[in-house]
Amino acid sequence: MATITDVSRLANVSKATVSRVLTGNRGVRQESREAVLKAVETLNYRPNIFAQSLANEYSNQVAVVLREADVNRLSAHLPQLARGIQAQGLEMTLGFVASSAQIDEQLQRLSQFNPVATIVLGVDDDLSTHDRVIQIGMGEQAIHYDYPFACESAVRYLLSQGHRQIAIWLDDDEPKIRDALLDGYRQALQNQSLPFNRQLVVNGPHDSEQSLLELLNRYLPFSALLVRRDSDAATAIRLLREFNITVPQEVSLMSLEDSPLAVQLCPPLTCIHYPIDSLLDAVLDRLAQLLHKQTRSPQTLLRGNLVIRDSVRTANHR
Amino acid sequence: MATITDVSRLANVSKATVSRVLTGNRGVRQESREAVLKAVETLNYRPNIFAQSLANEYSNQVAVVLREADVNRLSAHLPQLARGIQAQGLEMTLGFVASSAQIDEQLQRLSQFNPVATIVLGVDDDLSTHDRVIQIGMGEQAIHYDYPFACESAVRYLLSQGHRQIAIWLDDDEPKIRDALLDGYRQALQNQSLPFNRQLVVNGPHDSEQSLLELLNRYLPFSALLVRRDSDAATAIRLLREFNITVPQEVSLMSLEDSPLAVQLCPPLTCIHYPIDSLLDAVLDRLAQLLHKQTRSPQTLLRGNLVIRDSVRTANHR
DNA sequence: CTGTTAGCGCATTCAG
DNA sequence: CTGAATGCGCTAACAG
Repeated sequence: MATITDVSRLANVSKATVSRVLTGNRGVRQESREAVLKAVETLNYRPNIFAQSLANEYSNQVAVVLREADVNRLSAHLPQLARGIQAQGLEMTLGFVASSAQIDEQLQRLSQFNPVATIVLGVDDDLSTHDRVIQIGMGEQAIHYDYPFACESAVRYLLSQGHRQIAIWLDDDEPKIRDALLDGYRQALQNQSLPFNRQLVVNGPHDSEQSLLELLNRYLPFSALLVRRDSDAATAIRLLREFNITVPQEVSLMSLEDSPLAVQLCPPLTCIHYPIDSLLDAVLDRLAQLLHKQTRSPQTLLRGNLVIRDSVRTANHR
Repeated sequence: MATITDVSRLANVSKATVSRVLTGNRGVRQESREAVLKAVETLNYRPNIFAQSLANEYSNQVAVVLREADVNRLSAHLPQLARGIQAQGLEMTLGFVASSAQIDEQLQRLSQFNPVATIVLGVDDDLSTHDRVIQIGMGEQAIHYDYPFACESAVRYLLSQGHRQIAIWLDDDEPKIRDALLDGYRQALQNQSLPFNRQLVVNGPHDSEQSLLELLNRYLPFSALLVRRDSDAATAIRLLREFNITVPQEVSLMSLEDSPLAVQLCPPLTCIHYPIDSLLDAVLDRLAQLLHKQTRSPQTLLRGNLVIRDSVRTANHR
């Protein structure tokens, strides 16, 4: 590989000038600049990032921490994220955490790369105290998704379709999100002066049939079921069918995700769309701001929209 | 951050000795070694990877190139791969390619990290010429999945269930795999002295209803359909249902993937399981061999096994 | 505007 | 077995 010295010799300038041309674009005569650029071209020179990072304070790396449970959902967007990061001249390094408990461990591991920024996706903990952290989640400075709004919208829609007994399946591995969803659920009912029935709320891990069995075992009739994940919806469709309950004829179903799976199921799911794209764009915006030392943007809040498909039917009013 | 100088001072040895203890374990007095190790501990010293990589020829990075189309399938296993790599004291850097055409571009980009090895997943091109490349695919030295075997097994199973008109949906974006599958298909028929009917083979992109419509438009009766991807199976179930053809009552369905989606569908899919786990384990084995400069392992070939669920019924013999 | 110089932290000679 | 010295490639003062 060609080094900066090779370039400087070929361009008849000093290494410092080459460095100036390639990094801080200021204060170089046009003539010299062109000579350098030409030499760079002909030698196909690429700066050695290790030498660069060693000489500088930090590297061209952006650390990205993912919850393993979110990897499936996010992974389809990883290329998008990587491209966005590369568009800013940076590189992406991944760290995986099984649970929030491991976040510090990963952060420390990733610190060996001296990243210019750290992006944390899907971790509930508030990381505002850390420096140069961009977070999607519930933290102080995080990019927020409006879960209450999503849940309220879903319930509101089901109510508009005549449903009165609306069950909701919440997962307990993300307590803050769980609470936010429950808030939205109660809010929607309250706005219509409808009673809140604790029996219609089940907690349980994702994709677990048990949670649903628990609901069925309560012998409480419900005409609609709201779940957070499309995969939960898939589980629900399967299990309900085994109990001879068809979706949407007997029970309407809504999810708060709208992943590719939503259209693959029978019936295709009516959803409040979780806008990963937009969230990641917001992340990239923040990253750009952070690099250019602009003022910190205020808390970002994004909302989902209603996507109507076939898993909701109007309820038979009695 | 503590540097090697700090450690050397605290341990009352020279930087060289510290370096020796931490890398090449040879030729250090037990006494000195312990002093160094203790100093490392108390200072919580971590070598600066940039300085390390600069001084050395190469880095602690392993480059991993993924086809974007495979990201969804592989992503759930990315943490597994990352852990396996980290277990060998290395780090993983990702590169995404939309098509095989971009592979060289990514390889060049990743070369800036001076990776000790490059892992290429799901790219058809033969990369044997490149140095230190570990590949899952069809290349000369690649880790192979036995596609013909998988396809033959599936057809064999369907035949055993009385099916005689077995349609197959192949995708054309991976020609080598397509051909391999077709080989297996023909082989299975040949073994039973059954005729091969070109009309039962459709080509088309993944998740495209058109391919399936094409098949239906041929008005050729078939009692079973074989697809490569679970998502294709999902598409098939949905489309067939819209034509009032139920799975598995009227058409049996098999896939060659068995991803998490396979059990989420109605009916759950009978599959030949594609063993990503094992393939990645094979990759990690190769990586270990490559690091320890052992002899190159012979070509690796892995096979899938039959997973019986509910999407295949015995055919009504006429 | 530009060249010279001095490190960044580490591994690796080469003498002891 | 060990320490001093050298250089990896680059950036950032500091003088001109």
